[in-house]
Amino acid sequence: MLQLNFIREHEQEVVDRLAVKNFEGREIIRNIVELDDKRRETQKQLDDIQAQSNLLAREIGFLIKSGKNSEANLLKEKTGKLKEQAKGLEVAFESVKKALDDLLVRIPNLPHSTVPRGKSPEDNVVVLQEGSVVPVATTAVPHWDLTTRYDLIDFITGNKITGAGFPLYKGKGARLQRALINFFLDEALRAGYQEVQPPYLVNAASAFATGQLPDKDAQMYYVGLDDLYLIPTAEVPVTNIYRDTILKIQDLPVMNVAYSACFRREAGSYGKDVRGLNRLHQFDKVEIVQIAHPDSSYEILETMREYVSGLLRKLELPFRIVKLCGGDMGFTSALTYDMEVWSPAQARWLEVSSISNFETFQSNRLKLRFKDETGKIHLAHTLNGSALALPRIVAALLENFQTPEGIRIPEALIPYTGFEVIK
RNA sequence: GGAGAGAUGGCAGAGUGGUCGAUUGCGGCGGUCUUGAAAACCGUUGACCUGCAAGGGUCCGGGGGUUCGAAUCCCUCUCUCUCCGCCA
Repeated sequence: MLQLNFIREHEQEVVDRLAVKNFEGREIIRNIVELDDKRRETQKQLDDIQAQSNLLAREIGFLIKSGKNSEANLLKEKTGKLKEQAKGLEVAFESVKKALDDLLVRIPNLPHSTVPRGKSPEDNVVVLQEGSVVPVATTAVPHWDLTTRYDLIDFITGNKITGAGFPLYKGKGARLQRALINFFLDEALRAGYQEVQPPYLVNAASAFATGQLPDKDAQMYYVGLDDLYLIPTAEVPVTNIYRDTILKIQDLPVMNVAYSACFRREAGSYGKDVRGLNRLHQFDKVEIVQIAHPDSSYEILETMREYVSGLLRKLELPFRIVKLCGGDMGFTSALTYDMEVWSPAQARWLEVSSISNFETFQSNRLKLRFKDETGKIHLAHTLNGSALALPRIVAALLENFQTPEGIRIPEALIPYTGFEVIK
């Protein structure tokens, strides 16, 4: 959520920057400023009445104590009138505030000044590409055939147990999953992240604070009986650890890493997008989250990008880094890099990580702040990234390292799998 | 799931209708003393809205009510603890 004061003071700039995200905001921003004017005015009136009432109540107290009951009763009549006025103003205040909030939550985050303009993924900017990308016409077997050939993943049985998008990992397939999770967690630990294990269900307040509500509620599984949501990413519970907190400046940056299963409804997805491991309803992911000082958050974003690049290098996968254009960016993000690995059998890039700086957009909802050296309180910046999402990594490993003798396991992973090849 | 108790500032813990945003202790911060530290002593120490400021307003788990006035009384929800039941 954008900060009201910033909107008030930079109305034109806000409108212009929203345009980069293809969000036409002139009218709604004007509306917000006007509603806020109204809100302030109403609150001033309400405060004045409250101040008068407080004063009178105090006087009445003194009068009653000194036995001057008739004088006290006279003042009581006055307060009665004030009360009526206050009631009317309160109703007005609440309705203005609600209207204001309803508009405010619909405004996406402002893109960073370096975010390229654009409407669709074609307008994204490739900032780096590494590794050998085998051209389209090869004999590469798609991962969904390899998983069957080597009995790694049973999509059919997963379908029987739950439904499409809930695969059953078996044998070396299951062990490869576990190896990757441990590898990613260990690497993050080495990089200075603190490991946490969050709940997989969150309440509405948490989902709202990180921006999943009210914008993307159709994406989350909802447990109505208990009014809880299954997490679409560990970002939600991990970031919410710090909801309603004021950190000490010396605690920054906070670095957390968490493994979790992730649950996404993915309503409306179809075709090649959901084939095999491309898009699942349940998948595993290791997520890194940082809470940073505003002055260093973009530096930290680069270190996170470099960190994830390092993981992909250790896995020996061809990958590229894409800077998202305004139109392809998420609602809450100010700047996002997507990390994509090459799928030789599908001849396309698969997104395995999305690394974003949310600046104060989440922390404003989270009320996540820090106290500077002078004791002043500011909103912190939040950042996160996948490090990494498993299914497409598995797909890329299988497709890139397939040989006539089986699937080769990259060097760095062998200590974790305990096997060097899948035959 | 049943019975009882409770929810107050970073923590502990007072406060049961009137100047209480809240006694006190610990912790934190600043200072005196010290070569330095500890101890001791002195001072200071919540957040939010509004205002140039002075100031004003709100907040004692959430919501509602009684009252001129609520941390304090009433209703309700949530959560925590203890005991019982069930259980990985």
